Amino acid sequence: MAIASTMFRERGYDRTSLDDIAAGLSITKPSLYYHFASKEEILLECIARGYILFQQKIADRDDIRLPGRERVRIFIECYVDLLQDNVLSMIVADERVMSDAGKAKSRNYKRMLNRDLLDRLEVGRKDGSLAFDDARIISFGIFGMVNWMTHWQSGALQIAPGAVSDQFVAMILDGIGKP
Amino acid sequence: MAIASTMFRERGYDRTSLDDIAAGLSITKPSLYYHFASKEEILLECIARGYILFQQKIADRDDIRLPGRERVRIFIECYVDLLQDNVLSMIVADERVMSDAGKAKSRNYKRMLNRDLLDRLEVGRKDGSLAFDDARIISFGIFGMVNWMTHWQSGALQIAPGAVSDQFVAMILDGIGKP
DNA sequence: AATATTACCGACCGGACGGTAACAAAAGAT
DNA sequence: ATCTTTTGTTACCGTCCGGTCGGTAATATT
Repeated sequence: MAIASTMFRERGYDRTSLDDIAAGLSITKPSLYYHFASKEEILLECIARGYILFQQKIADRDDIRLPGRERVRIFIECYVDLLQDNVLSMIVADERVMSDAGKAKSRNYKRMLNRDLLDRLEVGRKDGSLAFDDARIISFGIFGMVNWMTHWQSGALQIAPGAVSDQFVAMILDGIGKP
Repeated sequence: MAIASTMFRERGYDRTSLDDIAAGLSITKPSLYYHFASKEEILLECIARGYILFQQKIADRDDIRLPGRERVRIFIECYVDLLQDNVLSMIVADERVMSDAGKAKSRNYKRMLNRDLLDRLEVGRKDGSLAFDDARIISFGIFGMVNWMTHWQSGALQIAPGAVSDQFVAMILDGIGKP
Protein backbone atom coordinates (compact mmCIF):
# COMPACT_ATOMS: atom_id res chain seq x y z
CA MET A 1 0.00 0.00 0.00
CA ALA A 2 2.82 2.37 0.88
CA ILE A 3 4.53 1.29 -2.34
CA ALA A 4 1.43 2.01 -4.40
CA SER A 5 1.12 5.44 -2.76
CA THR A 6 4.68 6.30 -3.64
CA MET A 7 4.30 5.09 -7.22
CA PHE A 8 1.06 6.97 -7.75
CA ARG A 9 2.70 10.06 -6.44
CA GLU A 10 5.86 9.67 -8.51
CA ARG A 11 4.42 8.59 -11.85
CA GLY A 12 0.80 9.60 -11.53
CA TYR A 13 -2.15 7.24 -11.19
CA ASP A 14 -2.78 6.80 -14.90
CA ARG A 15 0.80 6.03 -15.71
CA THR A 16 1.25 3.53 -12.91
CA SER A 17 0.17 0.17 -14.28
CA LEU A 18 -0.96 -2.72 -12.15
CA ASP A 19 2.05 -4.60 -13.42
CA ASP A 20 4.25 -1.82 -12.04
CA ILE A 21 2.66 -2.07 -8.63
CA ALA A 22 2.79 -5.85 -8.68
CA ALA A 23 6.46 -5.75 -9.66
CA GLY A 24 7.12 -3.37 -6.79
CA LEU A 25 5.66 -5.98 -4.46
CA SER A 26 7.47 -8.85 -6.24
CA ILE A 27 4.20 -10.52 -7.18
CA THR A 28 2.12 -10.58 -10.35
CA LYS A 29 -0.95 -8.73 -11.42
CA PRO A 30 -3.47 -11.54 -10.92
CA SER A 31 -2.24 -11.85 -7.39
CA LEU A 32 -3.02 -8.21 -6.87
CA TYR A 33 -6.56 -9.01 -7.88
CA TYR A 34 -6.75 -11.52 -5.11
CA HIS A 35 -6.33 -8.69 -2.60
CA PHE A 36 -8.11 -5.87 -4.38
CA ALA A 37 -11.12 -5.77 -6.62
CA SER A 38 -9.81 -3.13 -8.99
CA LYS A 39 -7.17 -0.52 -9.55
CA GLU A 40 -9.53 2.07 -8.17
CA GLU A 41 -9.87 0.15 -4.94
CA ILE A 42 -6.11 0.29 -4.48
CA LEU A 43 -6.22 4.02 -5.00
CA LEU A 44 -9.06 4.44 -2.54
CA GLU A 45 -7.19 2.48 0.09
CA CYS A 46 -4.16 4.69 -0.45
CA ILE A 47 -6.35 7.73 0.03
CA ALA A 48 -7.91 6.33 3.19
CA ARG A 49 -4.51 5.43 4.56
CA GLY A 50 -3.23 8.94 3.91
CA TYR A 51 -6.17 10.45 5.70
CA ILE A 52 -5.67 8.23 8.73
CA LEU A 53 -1.97 9.08 8.90
CA PHE A 54 -2.87 12.75 8.76
CA GLN A 55 -5.38 12.37 11.57
CA GLN A 56 -2.81 10.62 13.73
CA LYS A 57 -0.13 13.17 13.07
CA ILE A 58 -2.30 16.16 13.79
CA ALA A 59 -3.87 14.57 16.87
CA ASP A 60 -0.39 14.34 18.34
CA ARG A 61 0.32 18.02 17.98
CA ASP A 62 -3.07 19.65 18.26
CA ASP A 63 -4.27 21.51 21.33
CA ILE A 64 -7.80 22.79 21.36
CA ARG A 65 -6.90 25.56 23.81
CA LEU A 66 -4.53 27.26 21.38
CA PRO A 67 -5.73 30.28 19.40
CA GLY A 68 -7.04 29.63 15.88
CA ARG A 69 -4.00 31.20 14.36
CA GLU A 70 -1.73 28.57 15.94
CA ARG A 71 -4.10 25.77 15.10
CA VAL A 72 -4.01 26.78 11.46
CA ARG A 73 -0.21 26.72 11.61
CA ILE A 74 -0.27 23.22 13.06
CA PHE A 75 -2.58 22.05 10.30
CA ILE A 76 -0.32 23.37 7.59
CA GLU A 77 2.82 21.97 9.13
CA CYS A 78 1.37 18.48 9.49
CA TYR A 79 -0.04 18.58 5.98
CA VAL A 80 3.26 19.62 4.40
CA ASP A 81 5.06 16.94 6.39
CA LEU A 82 2.88 14.18 5.02
CA LEU A 83 3.06 15.53 1.49
CA GLN A 84 6.80 15.23 1.64
CA ASP A 85 6.44 11.56 2.58
CA ASN A 86 4.44 10.79 -0.59
CA VAL A 87 1.57 9.75 1.50
CA LEU A 88 -1.41 11.88 0.59
CA SER A 89 -2.67 10.07 -2.50
CA MET A 90 -5.80 12.20 -2.39
CA ILE A 91 -3.87 14.90 -4.15
CA VAL A 92 -2.62 12.91 -7.11
CA ALA A 93 -5.90 11.15 -7.78
CA ASP A 94 -7.74 12.86 -10.56
CA GLU A 95 -11.43 12.42 -9.84
CA ARG A 96 -12.17 12.28 -13.54
CA VAL A 97 -10.81 8.75 -13.81
CA MET A 98 -12.87 7.46 -10.94
CA SER A 99 -16.26 5.78 -10.81
CA ASP A 100 -19.09 7.74 -9.25
CA ALA A 101 -18.81 5.72 -6.06
CA GLY A 102 -15.06 6.23 -5.88
CA LYS A 103 -15.41 9.89 -6.64
CA ALA A 104 -17.85 10.24 -3.79
CA LYS A 105 -15.49 8.56 -1.34
CA SER A 106 -12.53 10.59 -2.49
CA ARG A 107 -14.48 13.82 -2.24
CA ASN A 108 -15.57 12.87 1.22
CA TYR A 109 -12.00 12.68 2.47
CA LYS A 110 -11.20 15.99 0.85
CA ARG A 111 -14.31 17.50 2.38
CA MET A 112 -13.31 16.34 5.83
CA LEU A 113 -9.86 17.88 5.49
CA ASN A 114 -11.38 21.09 4.21
CA ARG A 115 -13.88 21.06 7.06
CA ASP A 116 -11.06 20.73 9.55
CA LEU A 117 -9.16 23.70 8.15
CA LEU A 118 -12.34 25.78 7.87
CA ASP A 119 -13.11 25.11 11.54
CA ARG A 120 -9.66 26.25 12.57
CA LEU A 121 -10.07 29.40 10.53
CA GLU A 122 -13.41 30.16 12.16
CA VAL A 123 -11.96 29.59 15.62
CA GLY A 124 -9.30 32.16 14.78
CA ARG A 125 -11.88 34.61 13.54
CA LYS A 126 -13.86 34.26 16.76
CA ASP A 127 -10.90 34.53 19.13
CA GLY A 128 -9.58 37.51 17.20
CA SER A 129 -6.30 35.95 16.09
CA LEU A 130 -7.39 35.85 12.43
CA ALA A 131 -9.30 38.14 10.08
CA PHE A 132 -10.49 37.43 6.54
CA ASP A 133 -13.50 37.68 4.30
CA ASP A 134 -14.52 34.27 2.95
CA ALA A 135 -13.05 31.29 4.80
CA ARG A 136 -13.71 28.97 1.85
CA ILE A 137 -11.46 30.94 -0.44
CA ILE A 138 -8.74 31.18 2.18
CA SER A 139 -8.94 27.45 2.68
CA PHE A 140 -8.78 26.73 -1.04
CA GLY A 141 -5.85 29.09 -1.34
CA ILE A 142 -3.95 27.34 1.43
CA PHE A 143 -4.61 23.90 -0.01
CA GLY A 144 -3.56 25.13 -3.42
CA MET A 145 -0.25 26.45 -2.14
CA VAL A 146 0.67 23.24 -0.38
CA ASN A 147 -0.83 20.76 -2.83
CA TRP A 148 1.04 22.36 -5.69
CA MET A 149 4.28 21.40 -3.99
CA THR A 150 3.78 17.99 -5.62
CA HIS A 151 4.41 19.72 -8.96
CA TRP A 152 7.72 21.20 -7.93
CA GLN A 153 10.73 19.67 -9.54
CA SER A 154 12.41 17.81 -6.75
CA GLY A 155 15.53 19.59 -5.74
CA ALA A 156 14.79 22.78 -7.63
CA LEU A 157 14.80 24.65 -4.35
CA GLN A 158 17.81 23.98 -2.19
CA ILE A 159 16.09 24.48 1.10
CA ALA A 160 15.45 22.77 4.40
CA PRO A 161 12.15 20.87 4.47
CA GLY A 162 10.78 22.79 7.41
CA ALA A 163 11.63 26.15 5.88
CA VAL A 164 8.95 25.84 3.23
CA SER A 165 6.07 25.49 5.63
CA ASP A 166 7.54 28.22 7.85
CA GLN A 167 7.54 30.67 4.98
CA PHE A 168 4.15 29.59 3.74
CA VAL A 169 2.73 30.13 7.20
CA ALA A 170 4.42 33.52 7.45
CA MET A 171 2.99 34.54 4.10
CA ILE A 172 -0.50 33.37 4.95
CA LEU A 173 -0.61 34.93 8.39
CA ASP A 174 1.27 38.19 7.87
CA GLY A 175 1.21 38.68 4.12
CA ILE A 176 4.04 40.07 2.07
CA GLY A 177 2.79 43.66 1.87
CA LYS A 178 4.32 46.42 3.96
CA PRO A 179 1.93 48.92 5.54
CA MET B 1 -5.92 25.07 -31.03
CA ALA B 2 -8.36 26.79 -28.71
CA ILE B 3 -10.45 23.64 -28.81
CA ALA B 4 -7.52 21.43 -27.93
CA SER B 5 -6.66 23.76 -25.03
CA THR B 6 -10.16 23.51 -23.66
CA MET B 7 -10.26 19.74 -24.00
CA PHE B 8 -6.87 19.27 -22.37
CA ARG B 9 -8.02 21.44 -19.53
CA GLU B 10 -11.37 19.70 -19.12
CA ARG B 11 -10.35 16.07 -19.48
CA GLY B 12 -6.62 16.20 -18.94
CA TYR B 13 -3.96 15.64 -21.58
CA ASP B 14 -3.72 11.86 -21.18
CA ARG B 15 -7.43 11.35 -21.38
CA THR B 16 -7.94 13.53 -24.42
CA SER B 17 -7.41 11.32 -27.45
CA LEU B 18 -6.46 12.59 -30.86
CA ASP B 19 -9.81 11.28 -32.06
CA ASP B 20 -11.50 13.52 -29.49
CA ILE B 21 -9.64 16.57 -30.71
CA ALA B 22 -10.26 15.69 -34.34
CA ALA B 23 -13.96 15.19 -33.63
CA GLY B 24 -14.07 18.59 -31.94
CA LEU B 25 -12.73 20.10 -35.16
CA SER B 26 -15.06 17.99 -37.33
CA ILE B 27 -12.17 16.28 -39.06
CA THR B 28 -10.45 12.93 -38.58
CA LYS B 29 -7.30 11.97 -36.81
CA PRO B 30 -5.00 11.51 -39.82
CA SER B 31 -5.96 14.98 -40.94
CA LEU B 32 -4.66 16.26 -37.65
CA TYR B 33 -1.35 14.71 -38.59
CA TYR B 34 -1.20 16.87 -41.66
CA HIS B 35 -1.07 19.93 -39.43
CA PHE B 36 0.91 18.57 -36.49
CA ALA B 37 3.70 16.07 -36.17
CA SER B 38 2.52 14.51 -32.93
CA LYS B 39 0.20 14.87 -30.00
CA GLU B 40 2.97 16.48 -28.04
CA GLU B 41 3.38 19.14 -30.69
CA ILE B 42 -0.28 20.06 -30.28
CA LEU B 43 0.25 20.38 -26.57
CA LEU B 44 3.33 22.53 -27.02
CA GLU B 45 1.48 24.85 -29.35
CA CYS B 46 -1.31 25.17 -26.80
CA ILE B 47 1.27 26.07 -24.20
CA ALA B 48 2.93 28.61 -26.45
CA ARG B 49 -0.41 30.14 -27.33
CA GLY B 50 -1.33 30.45 -23.67
CA TYR B 51 1.92 32.19 -22.92
CA ILE B 52 1.44 34.67 -25.75
CA LEU B 53 -2.11 35.45 -24.62
CA PHE B 54 -0.81 36.06 -21.13
CA GLN B 55 1.89 38.39 -22.40
CA GLN B 56 -0.66 40.37 -24.39
CA LYS B 57 -3.06 40.63 -21.50
CA ILE B 58 -0.51 41.78 -19.00
CA ALA B 59 1.14 44.20 -21.43
CA ASP B 60 -2.21 45.98 -21.69
CA ARG B 61 -2.49 46.54 -17.98
CA ASP B 62 1.07 46.78 -16.80
CA ASP B 63 2.75 50.04 -15.85
CA ILE B 64 6.39 49.96 -14.95
CA ARG B 65 6.05 53.07 -12.78
CA LEU B 66 3.68 51.37 -10.32
CA PRO B 67 5.04 50.01 -7.04
CA GLY B 68 5.95 46.32 -6.96
CA ARG B 69 2.98 45.58 -4.79
CA GLU B 70 0.59 46.73 -7.50
CA ARG B 71 2.52 45.01 -10.23
CA VAL B 72 2.21 41.74 -8.36
CA ARG B 73 -1.52 42.35 -8.09
CA ILE B 74 -1.77 42.91 -11.84
CA PHE B 75 0.15 39.71 -12.50
CA ILE B 76 -2.17 37.66 -10.35
CA GLU B 77 -5.31 39.18 -11.80
CA CYS B 78 -4.24 38.57 -15.38
CA TYR B 79 -3.18 35.03 -14.57
CA VAL B 80 -6.45 34.14 -12.88
CA ASP B 81 -8.36 35.65 -15.78
CA LEU B 82 -6.65 33.42 -18.32
CA LEU B 83 -6.98 30.35 -16.14
CA GLN B 84 -10.70 30.87 -16.14
CA ASP B 85 -10.68 30.89 -19.92
CA ASN B 86 -9.05 27.43 -20.10
CA VAL B 87 -6.17 28.90 -21.90
CA LEU B 88 -3.09 28.14 -19.86
CA SER B 89 -2.33 24.59 -20.99
CA MET B 90 1.01 24.80 -19.25
CA ILE B 91 -0.74 23.96 -16.04
CA VAL B 92 -2.48 20.79 -17.13
CA ALA B 93 0.49 19.34 -18.96
CA ASP B 94 2.25 16.82 -16.83
CA GLU B 95 5.90 16.96 -17.79
CA ARG B 96 6.28 13.28 -17.09
CA VAL B 97 4.49 12.37 -20.33
CA MET B 98 6.64 14.61 -22.46
CA SER B 99 9.81 13.95 -24.41
CA ASP B 100 12.98 15.56 -23.16
CA ALA B 101 12.76 18.23 -25.84
CA GLY B 102 9.13 18.98 -25.04
CA LYS B 103 9.84 19.02 -21.35
CA ALA B 104 12.58 21.58 -21.92
CA LYS B 105 10.25 23.84 -23.90
CA SER B 106 7.46 23.55 -21.39
CA ARG B 107 9.78 24.30 -18.52
CA ASN B 108 11.09 27.29 -20.36
CA TYR B 109 7.65 28.88 -20.52
CA LYS B 110 7.11 28.17 -16.85
CA ARG B 111 10.49 29.61 -16.07
CA MET B 112 9.67 32.81 -17.93
CA LEU B 113 6.42 33.24 -16.05
CA ASN B 114 8.19 32.57 -12.78
CA ARG B 115 10.91 35.03 -13.73
CA ASP B 116 8.30 37.69 -14.38
CA LEU B 117 6.66 37.24 -11.00
CA LEU B 118 10.00 37.08 -9.22
CA ASP B 119 11.02 40.36 -10.83
CA ARG B 120 7.84 42.03 -9.65
CA LEU B 121 8.43 40.74 -6.15
CA GLU B 122 11.98 42.10 -6.12
CA VAL B 123 10.79 45.47 -7.38
CA GLY B 124 8.39 45.54 -4.45
CA ARG B 125 11.09 44.62 -2.02
CA LYS B 126 13.32 47.42 -3.32
CA ASP B 127 10.64 50.11 -3.35
CA GLY B 128 9.52 49.08 0.13
CA SER B 129 5.99 48.05 -0.82
CA LEU B 130 6.71 44.38 -0.13
CA ALA B 131 8.65 42.40 2.47
CA PHE B 132 9.42 38.69 2.54
CA ASP B 133 12.21 36.22 3.04
CA ASP B 134 12.70 34.01 -0.03
CA ALA B 135 11.07 35.27 -3.23
CA ARG B 136 11.16 31.82 -4.83
CA ILE B 137 8.98 30.34 -2.15
CA ILE B 138 6.56 33.24 -2.31
CA SER B 139 6.36 32.85 -6.05
CA PHE B 140 5.77 29.10 -5.84
CA GLY B 141 3.14 29.71 -3.20
CA ILE B 142 1.30 32.20 -5.39
CA PHE B 143 1.41 29.93 -8.43
CA GLY B 144 0.19 27.05 -6.32
CA MET B 145 -2.80 28.99 -5.04
CA VAL B 146 -3.93 30.04 -8.47
CA ASN B 147 -2.95 26.93 -10.42
CA TRP B 148 -4.88 24.77 -8.02
CA MET B 149 -8.05 26.55 -9.07
CA THR B 150 -8.10 24.14 -12.00
CA HIS B 151 -8.84 21.39 -9.47
CA TRP B 152 -11.85 23.12 -7.98
CA GLN B 153 -15.13 21.55 -8.78
CA SER B 154 -16.76 23.99 -11.12
CA GLY B 155 -19.55 25.79 -9.35
CA ALA B 156 -18.61 24.60 -5.87
CA LEU B 157 -18.11 28.19 -4.86
CA GLN B 158 -20.96 30.49 -5.75
CA ILE B 159 -18.90 33.57 -6.23
CA ALA B 160 -18.17 36.31 -8.74
CA PRO B 161 -15.11 35.53 -10.90
CA GLY B 162 -13.26 38.68 -9.86
CA ALA B 163 -13.85 38.07 -6.17
CA VAL B 164 -11.49 35.11 -6.08
CA SER B 165 -8.46 37.00 -7.26
CA ASP B 166 -9.39 39.94 -5.02
CA GLN B 167 -9.33 37.74 -1.96
CA PHE B 168 -6.23 35.89 -3.02
CA VAL B 169 -4.45 39.20 -3.46
CA ALA B 170 -5.71 40.42 -0.10
CA MET B 171 -4.48 37.25 1.56
CA ILE B 172 -1.08 37.39 -0.10
CA LEU B 173 -0.47 41.06 0.58
CA ASP B 174 -2.00 41.53 4.01
CA GLY B 175 -2.22 38.01 5.37
CA ILE B 176 -5.05 36.69 7.49
CA GLY B 177 -3.42 37.17 10.90
CA LYS B 178 -4.41 40.00 13.18
CA PRO B 179 -1.63 41.81 15.04
C1' DA C 1 -6.28 -38.92 5.07
C1' DA C 2 -9.59 -35.74 3.11
C1' DT C 3 -11.02 -31.16 2.47
C1' DA C 4 -10.98 -26.15 2.46
C1' DT C 5 -8.72 -21.86 2.27
C1' DT C 6 -4.98 -18.69 1.26
C1' DA C 7 -1.95 -16.76 -1.90
C1' DC C 8 -0.10 -16.88 -6.01
C1' DC C 9 1.04 -17.58 -11.36
C1' DG C 10 1.13 -18.00 -16.83
C1' DA C 11 -1.55 -17.03 -20.56
C1' DC C 12 -4.85 -14.62 -22.54
C1' DC C 13 -8.87 -11.13 -23.97
C1' DG C 14 -10.91 -6.90 -25.53
C1' DG C 15 -10.55 -2.27 -26.05
C1' DA C 16 -8.23 2.11 -26.53
C1' DC C 17 -4.74 4.89 -28.27
C1' DG C 18 -0.82 7.09 -30.95
C1' DG C 19 0.66 6.81 -35.24
C1' DT C 20 0.99 5.42 -40.45
C1' DA C 21 0.22 4.07 -45.43
C1' DA C 22 -2.48 4.60 -49.33
C1' DC C 23 -5.76 6.87 -51.51
C1' DA C 24 -9.51 10.73 -52.73
C1' DA C 25 -11.49 15.31 -53.16
C1' DA C 26 -11.11 20.46 -53.27
C1' DA C 27 -8.86 24.52 -54.95
C1' DG C 28 -5.72 27.65 -57.06
C1' DA C 29 -2.26 28.26 -60.82
C1' DT C 30 -1.08 27.62 -65.52
C1' DA D 1 -9.12 21.77 -69.05
C1' DT D 2 -5.33 20.00 -66.64
C1' DC D 3 -1.81 19.71 -63.16
C1' DT D 4 -0.18 20.37 -58.47
C1' DT D 5 -0.62 21.38 -53.84
C1' DT D 6 -3.43 21.35 -49.94
C1' DT D 7 -6.44 19.00 -47.01
C1' DG D 8 -9.01 15.27 -46.14
C1' DT D 9 -10.43 10.15 -45.67
C1' DT D 10 -10.66 4.88 -44.89
C1' DA D 11 -8.43 1.22 -43.11
C1' DC D 12 -4.99 -0.55 -40.54
C1' DC D 13 -0.76 -1.66 -37.16
C1' DG D 14 1.67 -2.30 -32.76
C1' DT D 15 1.51 -1.55 -28.10
C1' DC D 16 -0.13 -1.07 -23.65
C1' DC D 17 -3.34 -1.80 -20.05
C1' DG D 18 -7.17 -3.28 -16.92
C1' DG D 19 -9.12 -7.28 -16.04
C1' DT D 20 -10.17 -12.56 -16.30
C1' DC D 21 -9.58 -17.70 -16.44
C1' DG D 22 -7.88 -22.02 -15.24
C1' DG D 23 -4.75 -23.97 -12.51
C1' DT D 24 -1.25 -24.85 -8.51
C1' DA D 25 1.58 -25.04 -4.43
C1' DA D 26 1.32 -24.51 0.59
C1' DT D 27 -1.01 -24.14 4.80
C1' DA D 28 -4.79 -24.86 7.96
C1' DT D 29 -9.08 -27.49 9.43
C1' DT D 30 -11.61 -31.50 10.33
